[in-house]
Amino acid sequence: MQETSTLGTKSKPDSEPPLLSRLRQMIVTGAVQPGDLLAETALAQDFDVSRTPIREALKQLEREGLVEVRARVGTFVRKPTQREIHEMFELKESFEGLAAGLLARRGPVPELQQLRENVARSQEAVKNDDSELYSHLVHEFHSTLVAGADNRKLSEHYDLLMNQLAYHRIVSQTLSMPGRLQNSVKEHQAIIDAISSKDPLAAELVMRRHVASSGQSAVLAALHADDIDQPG
Amino acid sequence: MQETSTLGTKSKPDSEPPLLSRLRQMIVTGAVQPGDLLAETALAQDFDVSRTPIREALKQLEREGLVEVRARVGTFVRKPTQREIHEMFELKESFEGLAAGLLARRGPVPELQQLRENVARSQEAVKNDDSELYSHLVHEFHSTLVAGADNRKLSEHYDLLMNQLAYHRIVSQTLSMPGRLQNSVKEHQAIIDAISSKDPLAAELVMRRHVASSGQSAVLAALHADDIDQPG
DNA sequence: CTAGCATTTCTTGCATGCAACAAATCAAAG
DNA sequence: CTTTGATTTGTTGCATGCAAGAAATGCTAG
Repeated sequence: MQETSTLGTKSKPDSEPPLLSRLRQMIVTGAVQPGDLLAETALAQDFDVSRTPIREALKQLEREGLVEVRARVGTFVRKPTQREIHEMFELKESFEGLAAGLLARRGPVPELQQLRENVARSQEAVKNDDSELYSHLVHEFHSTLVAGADNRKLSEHYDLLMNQLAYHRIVSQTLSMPGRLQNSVKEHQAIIDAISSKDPLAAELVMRRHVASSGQSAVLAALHADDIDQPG
Repeated sequence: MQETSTLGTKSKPDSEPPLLSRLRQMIVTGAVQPGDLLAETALAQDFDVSRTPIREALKQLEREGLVEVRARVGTFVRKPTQREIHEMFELKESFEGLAAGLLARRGPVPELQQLRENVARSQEAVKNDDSELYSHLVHEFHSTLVAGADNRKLSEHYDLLMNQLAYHRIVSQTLSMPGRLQNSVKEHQAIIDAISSKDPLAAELVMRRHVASSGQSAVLAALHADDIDQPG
């Protein structure tokens, strides 16, 4: 898998250090697993720089909640606790609800057409039982919606949250739950309808219900995944 | 002014580097003003350490949006744009609305008594026309409410936001608007009532309306302050 | 075989030196 | 006086060396 960039939530085009981006990608894509050691010296050799810039990037990632730096022991990829996942889905619901409401309040919404096309392609993906494509489209739908809210601070907080939710293993597995795919597409359509109707309250409400239900599935999926990963 | 800690939003007792906290305090309390240069060498001498830990702290503050590091030029205290202030108040409304709803959902809420006492003291402050005390109590009310939501991730995002909103000059000035003090106390009481009634929807709604109205005042106040600061 | 202890190894924390570059300063020409 | 240019000053970016400490390892005694 060479190009993992298609899934990355960027929205930060203003000169972020390349090292930071690459390290973050390694974590959110699962190229390095929770518990793995990210030693400064080793990374410095891999990226052909000194320890200093590596160290700065790792400290940033610590602040983003993606790694844990234990003094004089090592820097490790972090795995969110069950409680944190629950908390983050509460936040996700709030963020995306806010975004939907803001979208419904905006005058012209160029992103609406993009969302409509997304739903159309999602229906195709469901019909073809292509869960991988569908997973990608779901991410794109939510990402487009938040970006369309036209609130950069919201986008920053949202990106922070989603990176920590480790998109892949937690969100992806959610969708394979039987029956949720069809419902999910219908809900996406309902969200678009509410936004088109310029009804902020309805848009927010529908969006939040949608996130809440998918969140429950996701938390359950994460719980189940834990049973497999760590029987303790 | 020795102890500025009474106003600091902590909620991060887990060993944050002291340097980072002190530098952050200097910014949010206004000890250093927007536009001021924070040179690594000078700070290193002030705090009697080398440039390295200073540098790490400044990079963190850059990520928190409090400073801007311009390569090979200098690190400067940042001032949020008008647009960012508007965006952040939209987020604040969402955060505190979420918190109020979560509080109303909780079983026992130990913080309720604390909030009631806060309102009582706020009434006293209004009666005595002590706007400084009142300003402090308002901050405490909102801070206590968010903390009571029992969602650490929410608290983290909230702290990030509030630090960037530069509590003092933006929020403080808001309250001196004539007539808002009495209204504000009534609204705080209404929020407590909704939470006590275990009515999450009402709690969130009242909270959001409260934040929204205070936000409008705050944005106007910031705009006015800009007229004074920079006529350009 | 086990338990305890010394040692070795590996990691981050911090200090410091130098390079790269931007911006301010100052001098000289018109 | 203004403008243009060279020079000086100041700043961050990065590499590297050493210290402090934690944890793994191996050795020794029982």
